[in-house]
Amino acid sequence: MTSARTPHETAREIPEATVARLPVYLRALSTLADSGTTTCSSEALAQAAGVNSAKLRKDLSYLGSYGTRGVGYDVDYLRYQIAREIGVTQDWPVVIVGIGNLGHALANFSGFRSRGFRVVALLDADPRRQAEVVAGVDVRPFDHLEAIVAEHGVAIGVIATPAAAAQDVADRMVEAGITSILNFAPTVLSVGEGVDVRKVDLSIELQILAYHEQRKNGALGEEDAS
Amino acid sequence: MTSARTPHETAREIPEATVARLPVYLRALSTLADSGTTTCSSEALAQAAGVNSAKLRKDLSYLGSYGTRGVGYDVDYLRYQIAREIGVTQDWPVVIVGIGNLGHALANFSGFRSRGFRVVALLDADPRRQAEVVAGVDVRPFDHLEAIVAEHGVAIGVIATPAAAAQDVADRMVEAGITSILNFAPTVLSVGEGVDVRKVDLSIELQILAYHEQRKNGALGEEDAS
DNA sequence: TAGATTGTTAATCGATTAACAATC
DNA sequence: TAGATTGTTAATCGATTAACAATC
Repeated sequence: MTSARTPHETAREIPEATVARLPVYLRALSTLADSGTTTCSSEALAQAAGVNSAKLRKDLSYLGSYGTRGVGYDVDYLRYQIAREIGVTQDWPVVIVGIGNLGHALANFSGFRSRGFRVVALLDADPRRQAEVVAGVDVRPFDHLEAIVAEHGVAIGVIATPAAAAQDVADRMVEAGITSILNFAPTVLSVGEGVDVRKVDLSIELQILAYHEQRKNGALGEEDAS
Repeated sequence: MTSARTPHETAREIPEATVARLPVYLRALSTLADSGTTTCSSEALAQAAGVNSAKLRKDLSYLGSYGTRGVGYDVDYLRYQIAREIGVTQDWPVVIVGIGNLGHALANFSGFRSRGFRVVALLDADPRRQAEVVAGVDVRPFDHLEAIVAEHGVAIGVIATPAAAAQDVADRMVEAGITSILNFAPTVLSVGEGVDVRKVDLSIELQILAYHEQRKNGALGEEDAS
């Protein structure tokens, strides 16, 4: 290291592209651990994660020096270090709003609990849905949002409503104190400073694939046919 | 333009970051059109899309010159040009494999059809699911994959199976002739050259939010407490 | 010591942004 | 013509990658 960290400095900034890959490494390490592997090289881990080893080593270098030259990485140790860096060693209460088909799928998603995320409430504005119990949690009125956020200290909200309702839901979430939103509704959300929004958009992903697919088919769609 | 395109050149390369934003612009234009707007400036469109106007103009410049200086863009005209560039003016038959909670949600997703994507088959390996009809399409055995791909000329496949099955499904898809895969299973897929894979991963998105959330909470998680 | 593999450097590449000339 | 807004330039920033010295 070229410069020692001073006590008052916050931990080194990790580039956004690296942050987005850390969960991938974490999953690859878990898979390796499950298969009984205790040590791995950057080459082996990179392959499991689907990246090249130079990128992996560069990414890990932002966290610290957790490997051993000539040997590799201890799977469990590295796994813990990455988990701690991401923050998934702690418990994250989550609220899901909009319990339609997608909300059901999300509520039942097992990867939630296994990574420190705990669904504390399922909310829906439709009274007909409020009778249901999904994945062992009962669906409650959307109006309970503020009380639930306050009670459980919820910081992360998931929006699985139709597009038309999403902005209102986001506004209410932010007002209630939520500062991170995962949005599945196909609409751009506007939120204030300090609130993070990530978007998952099926339609956009398909369109990106379609674009590349169209290119693959050579001159088929070309307008300059001679 | 500095250099004229020669007849044999394929159309200008569009940067990947731009390709990923074109569907966002397309949606924003559709929203504007629905609200009766016929002309808009780069500033207005950029705001609707959630980007800054310099980036928008730069992105559009890769497609051509579709605006009018001093005036702005014709909403319908620009919408058509972007749709054509992405490839959503044509019809894209799609197969979904894995009809659990998520598969149900995907099959019912309305944004599919509205953008030129047509679900031609729902496949599942579990015979108990093969009795079902979802969104007007009946669930068929996974073994029918090859026949369906051949019959409809399917180029795009969606994987909504558990992680353990995903690689096998991908292999079968590629062998059947599918060259674009949208993967919802939380696993890294390995596919040959020429096959595009995009990944949608709820758990990773949540972990990225958790990382930033942890930072917001100031020194709470710091190890260097004095 | 010899072989292996990390952590880091430096070069390259791609994306973003502000500014403004071109032009409606 | 005067005002508005595009399309493009060029500077800056961030991400990727190969190469290799450090070191187990």
